[in-house]
Amino acid sequence: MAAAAPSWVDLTLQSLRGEGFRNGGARRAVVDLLGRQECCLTAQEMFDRLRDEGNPVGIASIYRVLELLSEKGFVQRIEVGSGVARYEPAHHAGEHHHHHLVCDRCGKVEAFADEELEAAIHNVEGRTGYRVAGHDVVLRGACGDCR
Amino acid sequence: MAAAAPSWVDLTLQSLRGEGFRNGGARRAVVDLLGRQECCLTAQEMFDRLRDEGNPVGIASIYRVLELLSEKGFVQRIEVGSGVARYEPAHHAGEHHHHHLVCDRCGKVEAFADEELEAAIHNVEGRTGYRVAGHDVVLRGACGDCR
DNA sequence: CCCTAAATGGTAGCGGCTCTCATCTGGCGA
DNA sequence: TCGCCAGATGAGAGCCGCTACCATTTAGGG
Repeated sequence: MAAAAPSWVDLTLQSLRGEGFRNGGARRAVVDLLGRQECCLTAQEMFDRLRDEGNPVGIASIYRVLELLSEKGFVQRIEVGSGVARYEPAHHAGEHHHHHLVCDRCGKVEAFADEELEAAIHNVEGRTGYRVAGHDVVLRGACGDCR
Repeated sequence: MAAAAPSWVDLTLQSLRGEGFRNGGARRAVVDLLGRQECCLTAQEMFDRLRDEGNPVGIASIYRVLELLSEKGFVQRIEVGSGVARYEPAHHAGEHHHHHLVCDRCGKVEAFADEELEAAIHNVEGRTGYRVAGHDVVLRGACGDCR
């Protein structure tokens, strides 16, 4: 990856543009917000965050944008057990690829990454008969504060 | 498994009995149904199935039973991305331990198991700072029928 | 057999998400 | 640069999974 590697935000917007999608304010706002995020956000969190930033976006638009991004593989949709979906940028190159630790008690979500785990998953994928598009690993338990 | 090993159904009901819980018809029906299942079910599927079998159980009772079983570790709650929770018996001994393949297109859920993957996850667990109670792995993609 | 607390089930309510539709606008053609 | 219009947006109604509530039933010890 050269020095001029485009950011995830730019890459995403440009790719969509290239597929004939227009570049409205709502989509740009959501993509930009996701690009500034280090871990996953819920749709409601995005709604609140954008409103606080003085750039309100309809909740319907947020879901619409997330659906498109998810379908195109730019974001990863994650469900960690509370019945609420979370979303985060999908970094294909493995660069920021990670999984999640969820506290059963307080609901906190943290990230972790592990090479060995990725390798094991990759090995499994080939044997499934599926064309595997992605994977999630969620570890559940009590976090340091709650145990 | 020795000949006298109690089934998951018996073990579950007996354990709850031992903790002072009574043994009502709804709980017995749900545990029995889960015990006959090879993979995960949604609450609604259980409701319909029990009704069809002539043993109707209130949807509220089903959720209550599942919450108790889940809390006590007898069932595993799984979310595979459609916003609906699924439940299946938890086989602690690793015996029937498995994870899930979900078809993005048709929603089909299948099971798979892999030793190497389990080992990798186990290694990660120790480094998290969490007291890890369980884990889920979900592979998403297109199944043989849909690809 | 009785009594009481646990269990049950119908239903209202809540919240996340989706659908619908009227309005707005990015960006291309003229 | 201007006008057009398909794609994009947002408000709100509606849907559905799930939970809360409460009146009724029942398991099972005494």
